[in-house]
Amino acid sequence: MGNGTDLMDKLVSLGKRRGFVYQSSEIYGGTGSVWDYGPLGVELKNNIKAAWWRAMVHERDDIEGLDAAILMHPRVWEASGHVAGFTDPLIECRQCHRRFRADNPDVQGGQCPVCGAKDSFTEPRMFNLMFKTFMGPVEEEAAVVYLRPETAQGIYVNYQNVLTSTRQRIPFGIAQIGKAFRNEITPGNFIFRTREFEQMEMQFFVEPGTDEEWFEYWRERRMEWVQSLGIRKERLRFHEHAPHELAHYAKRAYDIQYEFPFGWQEFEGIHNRTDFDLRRHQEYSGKRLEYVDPVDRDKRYLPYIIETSAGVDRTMLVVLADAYREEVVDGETRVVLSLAPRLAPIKAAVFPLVKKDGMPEMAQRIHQALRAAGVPSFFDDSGSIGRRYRRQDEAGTPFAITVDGQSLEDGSVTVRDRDTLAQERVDAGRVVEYVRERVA
RNA sequence: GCGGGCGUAGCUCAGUUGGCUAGAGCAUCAGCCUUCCAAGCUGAGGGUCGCGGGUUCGAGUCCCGUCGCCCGCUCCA
Repeated sequence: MGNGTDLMDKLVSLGKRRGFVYQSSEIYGGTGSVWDYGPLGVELKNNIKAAWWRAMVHERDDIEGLDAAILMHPRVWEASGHVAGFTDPLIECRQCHRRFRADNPDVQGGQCPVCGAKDSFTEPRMFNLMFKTFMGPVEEEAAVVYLRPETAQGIYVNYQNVLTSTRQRIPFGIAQIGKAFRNEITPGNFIFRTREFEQMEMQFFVEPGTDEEWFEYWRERRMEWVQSLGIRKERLRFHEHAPHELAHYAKRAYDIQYEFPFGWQEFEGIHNRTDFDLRRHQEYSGKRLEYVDPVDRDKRYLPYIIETSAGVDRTMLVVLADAYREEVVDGETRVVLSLAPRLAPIKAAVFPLVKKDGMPEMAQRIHQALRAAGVPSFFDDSGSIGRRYRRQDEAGTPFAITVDGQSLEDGSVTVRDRDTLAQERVDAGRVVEYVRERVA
């Protein structure tokens, strides 16, 4: 156990203490690797998703939003390749990561028929990653459906719908945020690897031949976005998948990794999925999924897909781990969540310096004005002023507005910056605007 | 899945060879005091000691099971 796990312990502890993350079903002893987001956590998570949606959908003309259902036709997962191995024990080649039925005659000699490696197979096992359930009241095989193990397929099966209802042309993309479920063998590291998780992903449809160019384009855009959240650059890097690391559908893949307390790990992937998925869906559904160029109708092709797929929960862990700091102020340790203001759950706290002389009333008026302006605000008059500042530091609140004696005379208040501790005097009539323009 | 460790209040932990109504600090709540960076005063609430079973006159302390968490291995579509 090093400092790394110490920081993870502190994040788990802070998460529970302040209401960011609770363990699921805690009163029953907890449920394995499932977490609930508390009052501050849901705000932070929503803010992360909103920032992503804004960058990927609202600020672009070439990407449309979608919210597909978790339950899909079971054949979708046959086409995607996820069902293979659900019913039969498989072995996997450690070299090329191909999987085969254990009773496949081609592998009986112990040599991988794909890459030729010898004795590289794992023990036979069930790779049943998907959660299985039943549609309708009768539990029978015919009614089996799965909880989606990835959100991407919901986009692929709707690609033609979106194309026709929006009059988009290739190149264009579809973005979606939603839950996915995987029966991970080894979950852990707090909200890093969980069995129920949320993805923010965008599938960008391009003409074959232009895919490498778009792949590079999105790789750069995504890193820029992560950095726009204020994440320290030295803790971010790309990891390109070596040929043997590539998933079955991928031609090229980059992970964006963060240096977590437990090491460098990916929280977003940019993949060139080629036309693998649409080709498979075309084959399994029997429907033609070719794109027909509206200008040159002889130009028909199955689009290549560049995927940017980020874990919401993992991104949140990146944000929390990166924001957490302890500083010594006057011999005391100050715990601060230095969140980007636009991600902070509470944007401003309002305090009367003392509970008398009309200060609480004036502070309340400011608090109500902030709320009316749509700025999440928190009023607190309990305990010393220093204690109230510290409480907000842990919650990541970027601004603290204090009504003091001078406020009653000239109508100004102090605005204290969470990170610098510096205070600025602002006219009470302008303080809502002051905060709002700094948290946008 | 395998091996090891752990599980006492919201948090961090104490609990002697099994023995009185299970404690501390911080946090929370009420009140007081406080005119700018927490832990000043008074008082209060909060734990069937993860859960279930067993041994015992008596179990937080011992045994079994189970759930959960952590570390390592494995795995990671």
